[in-house]
Amino acid sequence: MKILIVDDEELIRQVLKEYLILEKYQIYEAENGLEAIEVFKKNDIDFVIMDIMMPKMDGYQAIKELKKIKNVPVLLLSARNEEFDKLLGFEIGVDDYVTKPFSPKEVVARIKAISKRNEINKSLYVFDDLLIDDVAHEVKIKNELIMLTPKEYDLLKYFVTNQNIALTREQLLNNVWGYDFYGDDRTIDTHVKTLRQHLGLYGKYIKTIRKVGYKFEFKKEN
Amino acid sequence: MKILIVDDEELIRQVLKEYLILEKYQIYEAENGLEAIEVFKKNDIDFVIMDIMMPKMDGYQAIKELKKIKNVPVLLLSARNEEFDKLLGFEIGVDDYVTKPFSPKEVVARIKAISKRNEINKSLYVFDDLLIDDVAHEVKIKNELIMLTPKEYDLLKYFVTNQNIALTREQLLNNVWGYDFYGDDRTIDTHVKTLRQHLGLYGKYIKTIRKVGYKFEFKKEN
DNA sequence: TATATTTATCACATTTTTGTTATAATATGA
DNA sequence: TCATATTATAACAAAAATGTGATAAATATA
Repeated sequence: MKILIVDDEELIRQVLKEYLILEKYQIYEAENGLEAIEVFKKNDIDFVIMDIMMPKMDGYQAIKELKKIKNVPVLLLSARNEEFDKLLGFEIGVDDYVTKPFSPKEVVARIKAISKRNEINKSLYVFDDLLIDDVAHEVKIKNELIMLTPKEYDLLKYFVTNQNIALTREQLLNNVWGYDFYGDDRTIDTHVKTLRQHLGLYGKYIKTIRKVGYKFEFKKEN
Repeated sequence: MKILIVDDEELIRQVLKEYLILEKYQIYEAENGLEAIEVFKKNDIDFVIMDIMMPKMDGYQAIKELKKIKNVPVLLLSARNEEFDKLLGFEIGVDDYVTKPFSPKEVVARIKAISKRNEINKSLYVFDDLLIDDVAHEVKIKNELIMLTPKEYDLLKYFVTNQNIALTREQLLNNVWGYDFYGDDRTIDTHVKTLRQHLGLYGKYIKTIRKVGYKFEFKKEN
C-alpha cells in the first residue's frame, strides 16, 4: 500500500516514514499541497496523510484537488483542535485526524483502522473458496490460481459486481464488450460456457435465465 | 437526484454515500426513523434507502410516514431474509430490497434500475408470501423460489402490473405475446393453467372472467 | 514476421418452452 | 334440469433457446 505524507516539516515526515516503513508501507513525500498533487498524479497512491498548515497550498485545498483525481482515505494532521474545527465546515472527505503533537504509533494504528474500515470498498470478492482480487487482477479457487482470458475475467467481474441482478445479453454486450460491439448475441453464451468451465464447481452460480440472459447468484451451501 | 440514506450504522451510511456520490447523487442522511422524517420534510427527497432495524422508530413505521408525505421509491436494507418476510405482511410500498451484507455496487445498480422504472413499471411486487422481484427476475412463495417458464413469467408480470383490471384475451395476446402473434386464443388458457399450478395457493388470484378473459385480483384473507 | 493466444462465429446437439389439439369439466341461462 | 357455451386440462409435436465443440479470424507476443 502506497502512502503519501504531506507536511512542510521534514522531521515529522521522517518520523512517520520510519514507522510506516516498518509496517511495510511504501512511502511518498511532499512538502506542500502543490507538490502533493504532483506526486499523487504520478503514483497510484492509496492513502494520504496531510498537514493542514502548509505554504503554497494548504491542506484544505490540496485534499479537494486530490479527491477530484482519486477518492482515497485521508488522515489529517493539525496543530490544534481549532484548526480542525474549521475544516468540518468544509465537509471535505477526511477519514480521521490527529492533533499535533501526536505519537507515530497512534498514526499507524489509525491508518490501519481506516484501511480496515474501507475494506468493503476494496475490489475483493469472496464466495467461499472463490476469490476475485481485482487489484491483483487474479481469481483463485481454494487458493489455486485460475487462469482466465481477459474477456472471461471482465465478464466475471461484471457478474460479481452485479450480483443477483438478471443481466440481459444486451446489457452484457454493452458493458463488457462495449457499446461499439456489433457482433452476435451468442458470443456471450460461448464465453459463459468457458467461464463456467474455468470456474469448475463455482460455474453453477452463473445462472441461465431463459429468454433474458444470465445472473450471478451465490448461495452458500451447507 | 436526492437520496436519503437511513441507517443507524454510520459505516454503512458512509460506504453507500461514497459510492452514490461517485454517481453524482446528492446524499442526505438520517440515523433513525424520526430523523428521517425530519430530513424528508425539509428536503425534496427523490429516493430513500432504509434500514429496517433501527432505534427510536424502525423502518416499517418510517416508510409509512414518509409515504404519507410524498410517494418516493424505497430500497430496503435488511439484516436477514426473515426480517424481510415480516415486512411482506405490511404491504408497504417497497420497491426493492437487499439483505446485509450487501455490496455497495449492487445497491447502486438497483437504484439505477428502479429509477429507470416508472410508477407503473415497478420492480417489486408483494402479495403476502408471494414476491415478484423483477430485477432478479425471480418469483418466490414463502421465500421459496418458484420456477416459471419465460412466458409464464411475462404473463404473471403483466397480470400484476395490471391488477384489478379485467384483461381480454386480445389484450393479453397483444401485450404478452406481441402484436405479431397470430395464434389461437386458447393458448392463453393453457398458460394461465400452468401459471396457476406453479403459483399454488396464489393461483386463485388469477380470476376467470367468462366471455372476457382473466383478471389478477389479490385480496388479503381474514 | 512467425507464433501463440484469444476471440467470434458457426453448425449441430440437447434441453426447454410453446402452441395446438382433443377431451373433460364447469358455468350459464332458458 | 338440461343444452350449450366456455374454460380447464393433459398429451404431444413443433419451435425456440441454450449448450457445446470445432474452426476461422483477430489480436497479442516473442
